Amino acid sequence: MPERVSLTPTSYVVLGLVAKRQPVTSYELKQQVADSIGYFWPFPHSQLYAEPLRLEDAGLLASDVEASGRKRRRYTITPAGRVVLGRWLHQGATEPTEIRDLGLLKLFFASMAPEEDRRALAAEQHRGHEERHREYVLLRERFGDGGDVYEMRTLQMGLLFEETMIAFWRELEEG
Amino acid sequence: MPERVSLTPTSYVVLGLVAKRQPVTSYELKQQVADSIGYFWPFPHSQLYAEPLRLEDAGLLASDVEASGRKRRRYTITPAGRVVLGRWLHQGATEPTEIRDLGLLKLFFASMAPEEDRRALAAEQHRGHEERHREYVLLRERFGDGGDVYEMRTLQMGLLFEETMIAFWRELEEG
DNA sequence: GGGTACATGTAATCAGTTACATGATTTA
DNA sequence: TAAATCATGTAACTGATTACATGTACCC
Repeated sequence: MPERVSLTPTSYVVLGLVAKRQPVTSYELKQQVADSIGYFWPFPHSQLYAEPLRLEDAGLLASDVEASGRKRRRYTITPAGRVVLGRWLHQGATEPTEIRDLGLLKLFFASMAPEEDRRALAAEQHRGHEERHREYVLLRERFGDGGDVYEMRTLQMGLLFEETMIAFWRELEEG
Repeated sequence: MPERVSLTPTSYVVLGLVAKRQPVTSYELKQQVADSIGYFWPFPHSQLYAEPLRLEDAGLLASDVEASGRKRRRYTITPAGRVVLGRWLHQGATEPTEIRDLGLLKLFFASMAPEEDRRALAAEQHRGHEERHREYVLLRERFGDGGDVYEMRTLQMGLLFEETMIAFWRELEEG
């Protein structure tokens, strides 16, 4: 009998990834996350061991342990899990975006810092976002064709975001 | 003697806001947050009661209790607090941006949803970001002149971000 | 004078983080 | 064969969230 638990966004990340790549181990999930949603929604790999257990408790995932050498646990989604995932995808997402960015936070308080700190901040952020942009370009090349269309869309959003940030910080750096 | 504690971004938000608006109460902090960094970096108001206490323990804030009616606690920053804040502003911020957005997360998994859910998602996100954009425009009008230049810069970043998102979701909606 | 919204806080819980630990493979 | 590095987890802690609770001011 599925327990009633409240699922966090992380829960849905796990649920969704299992649905797409099942059967998977926690370690494989970690890799999947590392070059996809981990860029937007990072969390430590320990979550990828704890969270599937919770989901299994809730009856949304099932697992079996490998017989051979390493007894890794491979997860699959249950029918109940599919229902919950489908319902989540169907529901609206009204919570506004959170942009957690230490650079922006420091900019917010930048009037309390000396001019040189501001310059350094802008320069560093500018560089950092160019670097991230480059990573996204590489991902696009790696997964560009054959990859899931909607995953690629989120990657495109990443690229657009980085371009916006690059322009923003460059202006601050020069202005 | 200041204890050595590890400070979270939330700690610095509090430290910085106290530095700028001191002496302040937790409730006033809540209001400040509500129409500034709270848009990027939200957290529940209970943090604005807990965190200043921690910072005071660490010797970075000081407080005195009002004598009159409500005995509210008003916080000020200590010299040690200024040092820590200044050091933080001086240091680099290399951690990449986190974009926590449920809409994007659902888009990532959208290939598992029916077409109509995708349409609905795009339409809703489009609307949501336009709404948020409008809020930012109002903020700019309200605080535009006389406001802190760098706070306004972060607001400008918010506007740019929303414009990017609006274009992105509109394309998905139509395409 | 009773309702409603604003103001102010505390307590319990838990997700998420940090740190540790160790087995298996590859490489030099 | 030693040393890295990859793979795979667990345990402890705590910041953050959720929920509760009460006081004060205003207004109809």
